[in-house]
Amino acid sequence: MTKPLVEIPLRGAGGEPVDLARTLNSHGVASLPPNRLDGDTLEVTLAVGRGRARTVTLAPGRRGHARVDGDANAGEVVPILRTMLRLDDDLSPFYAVAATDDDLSWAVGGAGRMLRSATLFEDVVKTICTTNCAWGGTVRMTTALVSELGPKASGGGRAFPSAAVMAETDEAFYRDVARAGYRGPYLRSLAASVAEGTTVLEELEDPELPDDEVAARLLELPGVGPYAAAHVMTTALGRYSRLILDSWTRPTYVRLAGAKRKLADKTIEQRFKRYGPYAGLAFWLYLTRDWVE
DNA sequence: CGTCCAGGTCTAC
DNA sequence: GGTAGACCTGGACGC
Repeated sequence: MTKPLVEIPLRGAGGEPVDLARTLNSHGVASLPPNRLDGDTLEVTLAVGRGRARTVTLAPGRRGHARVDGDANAGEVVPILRTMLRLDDDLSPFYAVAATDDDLSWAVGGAGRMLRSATLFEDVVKTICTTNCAWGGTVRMTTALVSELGPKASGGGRAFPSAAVMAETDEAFYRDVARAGYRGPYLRSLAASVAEGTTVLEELEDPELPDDEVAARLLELPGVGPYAAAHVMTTALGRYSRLILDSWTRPTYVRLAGAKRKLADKTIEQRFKRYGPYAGLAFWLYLTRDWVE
């Protein structure tokens, strides 16, 4: 085996372990372009500025490390990969509670890190593309955005397009190529707002902002409602107070909990109340326990 | 062929 | 503040 470009220690900010396979397979959006997921290996093409892109792979390395391979400078891709793996997050407070819950104690080995995209813009766009459509539609829309608009890497892969490029792309592309339907204008106006600086999504990364404020600002974005706000907060912003309640999570919870009929959202929320700010993470892990192994 | 709905959101009451 | 109806798309159904 050739020498890796670099190896990244799989430890969270609190020294807690990070399960790479669990992180890469943490939620559906993680498998959308420009990510290509194969078990415990992620190939991703990343924008590295000035319209350039690099394709790298992230895979198990020497014990407790992820190895990065690819034709890139470590300095331009490692910070992005660390962000995607949320290595600066500290999940140890969550694990302290999970350890006392028979249904979730398994998670303390390093589950619960939600893979995020290189930018918050990318995660918001992808989340809008999951709304009110089957998964195939989400794949169609995001694949079109990346393969038609994304900056090219030398190997032919493409990264997620910038807000500027998405904003200057005409509506016909969203309608006829991405076939985004009524979401097209949402995506285009979001891109324009981000590109011109009217919307600064990175402000939502401010840990001083309370969850309610972050949720309120997300809800102001075109095409973002309660589901999408909770999804972005949980999978991208590391804010887990809200449960992602949708047409997949509701019946899945009912099935796993062994309930005889559907449950009210409030009933489900009650089950995870003990997790406080980590309720949404506990809920998600409860639902996705069988996703790996 | 029509209806329903999929990891919802928006607008108008 | 809560609740209908409309909304693009495409695949799964029932007739």
